[in-house]
Amino acid sequence: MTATSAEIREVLSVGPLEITPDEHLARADGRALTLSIRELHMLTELARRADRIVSREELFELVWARAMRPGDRSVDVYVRKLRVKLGSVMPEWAFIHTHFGFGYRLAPQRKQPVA
Amino acid sequence: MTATSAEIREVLSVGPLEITPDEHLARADGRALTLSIRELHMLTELARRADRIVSREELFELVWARAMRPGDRSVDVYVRKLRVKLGSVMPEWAFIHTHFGFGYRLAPQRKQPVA
DNA sequence: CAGCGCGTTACCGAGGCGTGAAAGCCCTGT
DNA sequence: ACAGGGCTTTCACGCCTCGGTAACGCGCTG
Repeated sequence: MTATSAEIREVLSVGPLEITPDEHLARADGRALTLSIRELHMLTELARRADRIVSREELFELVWARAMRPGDRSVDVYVRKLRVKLGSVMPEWAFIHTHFGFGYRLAPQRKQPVA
Repeated sequence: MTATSAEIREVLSVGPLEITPDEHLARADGRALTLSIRELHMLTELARRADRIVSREELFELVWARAMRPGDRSVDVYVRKLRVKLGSVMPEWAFIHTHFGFGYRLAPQRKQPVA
């Protein structure tokens, strides 16, 4: 399950996304994304739970490894940062979906027919 | 019956619908629906009684966890909201059927041959 | 045809969420 | 040690969604 040192590399494939956490690298449609540590970590945790709803609290604890203080908006901010970077590379796709009152869900899907 | 922590997840399958209450998620034909908490709750309770008629009062008490005041139209409104969202994803199907004077019944069925 | 049940839309208050930017922190190279 | 820049965190503003209610009109029932 978890990668052992540098031997077994975990590779997450979610639609046009390919994430290799052990290499601190994420690709969208083959092109490497420039993500910070936090951004990559959050994207990784979302990818591990692709197509499932992850609550703010759970997502925060996964990425920050501590309990989320009430009112903390860090998750929102980083979700946006990911949306911006993903959107700049693949504008026709929506990746992170908001589920009002519940949390977020990673699921690549086209916004509109490619015209 | 109830799910134990994150182990046993209740999954309701009704025709092309698949509802996972513990994940706050409902899928139609595989595609995730964007439902609010009330909408999801109502759909869940209807799914648990699929193909059976559920009275307004019973449905209200299941979802709102209190007695329905006479004249309350909340159930109607939310039935419509579900119909709209379900219809936008699967227009060729009818899901929630009205039983005049009795209540509602969830039963997926095609409206017309798929042409 | 008379009455009531139901479909549908509109409206409002409350709160969640998107967004931009400031401020603080850490890490780097010099 | 110092200066610079990127990353992280926090804050504030405003929009949007949701829940709940009311109102109107059609359709069904008897």
